[in-house]
Amino acid sequence: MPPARHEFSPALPEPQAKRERRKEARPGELLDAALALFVEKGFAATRVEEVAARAGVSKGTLFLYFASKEELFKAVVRESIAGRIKAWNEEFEVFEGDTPAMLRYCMKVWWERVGATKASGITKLMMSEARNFPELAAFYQQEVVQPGQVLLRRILQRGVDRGEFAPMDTNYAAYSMLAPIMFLSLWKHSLGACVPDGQQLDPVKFIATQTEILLHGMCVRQEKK
Amino acid sequence: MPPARHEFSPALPEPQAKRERRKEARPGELLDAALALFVEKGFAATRVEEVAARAGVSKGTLFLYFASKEELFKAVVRESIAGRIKAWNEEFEVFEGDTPAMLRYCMKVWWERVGATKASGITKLMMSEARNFPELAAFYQQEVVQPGQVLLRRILQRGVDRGEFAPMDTNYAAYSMLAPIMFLSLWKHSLGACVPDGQQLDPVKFIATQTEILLHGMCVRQEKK
Amino acid sequence: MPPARHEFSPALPEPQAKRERRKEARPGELLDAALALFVEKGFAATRVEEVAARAGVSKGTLFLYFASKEELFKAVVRESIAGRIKAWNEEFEVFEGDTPAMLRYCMKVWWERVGATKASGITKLMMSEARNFPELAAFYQQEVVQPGQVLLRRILQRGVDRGEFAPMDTNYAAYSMLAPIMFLSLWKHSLGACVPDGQQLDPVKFIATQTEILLHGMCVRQEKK
Amino acid sequence: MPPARHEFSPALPEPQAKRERRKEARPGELLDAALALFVEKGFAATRVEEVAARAGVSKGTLFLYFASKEELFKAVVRESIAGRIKAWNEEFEVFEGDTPAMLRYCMKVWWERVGATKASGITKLMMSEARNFPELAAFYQQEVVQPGQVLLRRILQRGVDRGEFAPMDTNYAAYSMLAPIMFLSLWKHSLGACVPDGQQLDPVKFIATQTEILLHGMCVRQEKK
DNA sequence: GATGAATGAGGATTCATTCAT
DNA sequence: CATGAATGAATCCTCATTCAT
Repeated sequence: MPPARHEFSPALPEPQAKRERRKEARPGELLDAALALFVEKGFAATRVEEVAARAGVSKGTLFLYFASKEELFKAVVRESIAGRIKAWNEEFEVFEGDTPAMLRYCMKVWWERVGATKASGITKLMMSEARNFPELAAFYQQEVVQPGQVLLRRILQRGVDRGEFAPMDTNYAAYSMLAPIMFLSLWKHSLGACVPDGQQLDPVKFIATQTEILLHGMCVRQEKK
Repeated sequence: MPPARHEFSPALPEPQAKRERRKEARPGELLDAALALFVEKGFAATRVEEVAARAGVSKGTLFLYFASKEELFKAVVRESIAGRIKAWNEEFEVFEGDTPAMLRYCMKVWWERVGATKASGITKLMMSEARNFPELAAFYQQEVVQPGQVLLRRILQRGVDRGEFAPMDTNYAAYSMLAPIMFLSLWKHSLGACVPDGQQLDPVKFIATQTEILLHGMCVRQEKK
Repeated sequence: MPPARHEFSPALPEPQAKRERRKEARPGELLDAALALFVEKGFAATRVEEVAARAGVSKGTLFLYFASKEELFKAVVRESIAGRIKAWNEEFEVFEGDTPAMLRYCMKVWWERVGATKASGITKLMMSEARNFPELAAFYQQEVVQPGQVLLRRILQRGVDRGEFAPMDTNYAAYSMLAPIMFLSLWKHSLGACVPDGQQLDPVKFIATQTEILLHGMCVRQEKK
Repeated sequence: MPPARHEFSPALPEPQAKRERRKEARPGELLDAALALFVEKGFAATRVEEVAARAGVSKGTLFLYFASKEELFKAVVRESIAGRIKAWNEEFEVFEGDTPAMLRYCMKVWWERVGATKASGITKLMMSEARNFPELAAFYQQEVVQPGQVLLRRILQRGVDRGEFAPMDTNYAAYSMLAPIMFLSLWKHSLGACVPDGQQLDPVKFIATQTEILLHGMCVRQEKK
């Protein structure tokens, strides 16, 4: 009979002293370790012992908090997602300024809050493991992709409504915003990690360039006449 | 010591008689089966026996052609790549017409020849397994990504040279072409395979939309006269 | 994915409860079991599972202590040898009495401490597997055969020096002492184990007879004039 | 249903031309190859494919002549033994000269006809595999060891009867003759094959030395008049 | 007869999971 | 709670044996 599972806020700043072994932080450390390793090696190729070792506990302890490797995996995905989207949505609810600025801000913020953090690994993880965990894939689709799409569509629609963007199929245009985001997440955790430093892609510049091209393509060009 | 088959019905005539002999065809069938399964489940989660079964042979036969599961994996990647890029390059060497048409053609052809075929799985495979097979990742980077980049940059540069496109950093712009391509490959083999049919993304339309947006963003505007 | 034990009686309390924990004792028990089986059946024909079963543990446990079957084999040989020779050498350093008595004692003691114990199996093992494990053979040659030879030569030389033995090539004479020892070790673990009890060779008597014949052959016979 | 097995004289000098594939020589070549490999690596560690390859035929062909690996093994042992002992016995039936000379001749001839040839490998093979093949061990015991013992005992008894040797337990004395012979066979195919050339034991000299020591030990001393 | 492709039982090894301490 | 020794199902791989050609 597995003990009750943790449930805690994802952005917890860990205020405690670092010296003593703090029990309540365990699940978080395990999730961090698991995320890193699952992203790096995939679910099947990651050994629970490695996860435990990286979290500084023994194998047995891991099973105290997670009933199985699979449950650990699900927790990793759920945990990294919970609540993020909602907070984000609210932020854009009250955005002031023109829509191109809004889109630029949206892309920039995505990079800063997701792309540049370990949360981006979840994207790679889902791409790699979706077929092996269809329920998780559905969950991810519902909790992350759909809301993200809705948010993007809303922004795009706002631009159209305000006469800033030409009319468009916002559904497909939203995918156009999503594509570079996902590409960057994937790249960073796959080939990007295997390429010599000199040839690296600068993500901030890539995001910026990509955003400008897209904006340039979508804007009505009143100013041009 | 000798394996006692059908212990209880020793004179059974074994109706299947599957022992066909097709040495030349085998490696190809195995590679196909392996590609499909590696793409679907990942390297570690795929059992060699499944690969063999899907290719219609026994476990032992697989090892007749590939020294190990890892060698099979490498062969899958190498085999799906060899020569493709070169032929493609040559095709564009002699392209006639304006550069936007060239880019549209390039994207369309990529979808038809790679994206829509099982070859697209290699992309997902590399994204998922690059960290576990760094040598393969380097090989893929060198043999596929680099040449693809070079080709795209050449096309973009042609547009700039001919006054069709505004000046740009062709390196980053090439990534902008790459992103939707990779996104589509990934999507198709991951979340896309887990989503109910109604919500599917139409790849041809996505490619077309994306291409137009990009072109719109890059073109110098003749109407701006 | 998790192994579903007792599918039909899930609440079975499993009365055996063998999960004892004796980390220190395990390697020794495994080495004993491995020695016995390797001697009896040879390295290749012995299954690790048999070794584990004879040591009263499961297959997995064996690999907790020995990285591979081969490492187990090496450990068996090394462990059975370490230190034996040195202690023996020292014993003869301080021997008092005439050399024929010394030789008789040497042979008798070899039988008691090696020949009659499971350590004699190592000799058979090395004879059988030397070609498959050249490094181990070299180790055995250096750590056992050479020192044994040196000890025997020293004893023989003492006899010659004290006028008890006729001058001789001590190197070859040492092999004459070695031959019956090895013969006995081999015999005991091979044909001797397959022969009906009535025809058994009495090892003590054989050693004694052989020693007397050798001594008789080597002694100068002052008393005979 | 296995085809009838071969049966041919062991010392066949192979008179045919070497060029054409001579069918009737096949079993012999396979037995030679099998003997060499079984002696070197042991039964379990030798692969039938290696045996076939060394004999210059395919794996399938081997099974045309021998129903199984085990049958091949038995044939190797039987074949190398058949008839040898009888011919030898007859030779000593008519020996003229004193018994010490007879023993010296016996040992020398053993080395030349067995010890120095590949037949000596059988001894090592039996020592290594006796426990795994008890029927073969019994066969070997009956066909080789017993007759050898009888022959040696007869020679020793002749010496005692003629007043050349002191009275003795001929049974144990016969083992004293056997021990160096078996030692040499074993040594040659095991540790002896793993030792640098400089440290080699000269078999002829070893046999001679050993014989003289034994004779010296057994002879009644005429000088004791 | 000879071949060698195909087979699949068997064995080494790994690793998620359990549980006594 | 935490540990890590123990377990054994699962998996890769080998190789004796079969059999269509």
